Amino acid sequence: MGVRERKAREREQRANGILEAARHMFETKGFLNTTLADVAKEAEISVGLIYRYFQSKEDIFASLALKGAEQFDKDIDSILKKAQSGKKKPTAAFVLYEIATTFFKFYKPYGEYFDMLIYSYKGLKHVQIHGATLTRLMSVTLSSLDKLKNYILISPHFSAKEEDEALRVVFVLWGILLGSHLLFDSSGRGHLFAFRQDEFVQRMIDQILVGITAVPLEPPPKTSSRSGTRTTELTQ
Amino acid sequence: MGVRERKAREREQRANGILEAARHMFETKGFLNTTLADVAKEAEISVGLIYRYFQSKEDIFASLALKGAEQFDKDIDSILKKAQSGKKKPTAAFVLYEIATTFFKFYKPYGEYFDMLIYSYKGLKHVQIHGATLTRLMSVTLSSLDKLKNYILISPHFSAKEEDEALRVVFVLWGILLGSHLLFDSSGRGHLFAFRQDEFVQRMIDQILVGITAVPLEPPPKTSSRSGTRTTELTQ
DNA sequence: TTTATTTAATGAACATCATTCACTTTTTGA
DNA sequence: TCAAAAAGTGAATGATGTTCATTAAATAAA
Repeated sequence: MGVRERKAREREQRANGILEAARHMFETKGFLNTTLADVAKEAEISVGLIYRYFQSKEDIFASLALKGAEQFDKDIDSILKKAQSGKKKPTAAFVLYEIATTFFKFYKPYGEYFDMLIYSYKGLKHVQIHGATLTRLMSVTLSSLDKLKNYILISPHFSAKEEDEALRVVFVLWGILLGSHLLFDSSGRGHLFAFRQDEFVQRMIDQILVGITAVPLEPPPKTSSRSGTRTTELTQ
Repeated sequence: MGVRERKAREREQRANGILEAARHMFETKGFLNTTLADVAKEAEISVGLIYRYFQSKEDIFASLALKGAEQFDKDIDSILKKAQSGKKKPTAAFVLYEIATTFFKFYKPYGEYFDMLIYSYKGLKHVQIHGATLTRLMSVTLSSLDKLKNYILISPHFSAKEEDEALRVVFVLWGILLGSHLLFDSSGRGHLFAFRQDEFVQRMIDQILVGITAVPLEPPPKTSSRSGTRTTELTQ
């Protein structure tokens, strides 16, 4: 009776072994430079067997991306829960910084995961990627973003009052994380110009929180801010 | 006498023809799905001839990225010059929105250029990419960022007073552009949830300018903001 | 225990390109 | 007119993702 269960477990273990082997190779040599022979050797199986578990090399990458996204989603979840449950609730800056840290910390071992996440719908062939994998990948990502959105709606630290507004804030944050990762990553050794990544991101978050415009020292004059569409005028 | 010049011109034209053919194919089928046979056919030459002009398929892509980055740099330049020369100087929001628009407008015809820009230093093999191409690619990109930095330093709209601060603002903006492009692009048809990209970006810029924290209605209480490192406290 | 059936696993064969190169055609300068 | 150089060709090469005929192992049935 337990046979079916054991088989399923073994099957999953094998799939996971392939994934971890692939991750190791992708991290070491990069996706394009890694051959399936490399992966097979690392996983100590034959090349052909890989195809009983994954539809293609890209399918492996997509599965890795999914695995990464799922872990990230869990991390986000626990950060936000912690942020809302304690007595002494952390400030927005602190929470955001924790999320950013998770994002980057997470990025390292998971190598090209997020690149894949980003790329999964265009740069790659994505013929022959298991359909459910791509669907879940997107769905898990959106789930993380949704959690962030809800936190922003609830937290008194943010000015966003409605869904769209909060979602926009989430995308601002998300965009900054993506963007600064890409910037730092592509610049080679993890530091861009004079900045260290962690310090840079922290300051960036602070800056986003308070805005980048010159803050008037005295209360701003009554401007006839046009109904909702713009918060700033187009000419001075 | 004009022979050498004509030859040089013809050579450049041929190289350009290959680039444009490659762009067309990359945009249509994606980088990985495009074969050099496709490119050769589109350019109406033989496969072998491509290699007299480019070192590899990836070198072609890098050259396209460079071409794109150069055009973008010019655009940034003219936007910023215009912003500083007129009598009625546009607001920061307007300038930033123009830059964002250029970024996205630009992105469309140039297809995967920025993806390549992003990817050029890691995902791809980038063995066999002409060294000068990569160097210039990075250099042109940094040049654009530097111009933006200078504008932010000079413009009275921004609070940034020193180099590092201004550079950070630039990266915030850059990150947002990269990030929101990736978000919108990967979501398929250029609209994410209920948002249209142009409207979304415009609002996003407004938001970054004023900050995403709840703005206190009365002047904030005197907080002992610790010297410079943080603008927000970690616990409330 | 023995046999049949399903599943796991192999690795050589295949197909698809990126890349190379021996060769042909065209252009150039004398 | 002609030799040297440059431009151009496309078949051959090599690397690698993918397939498949075949073998080995595990399970269920007898």
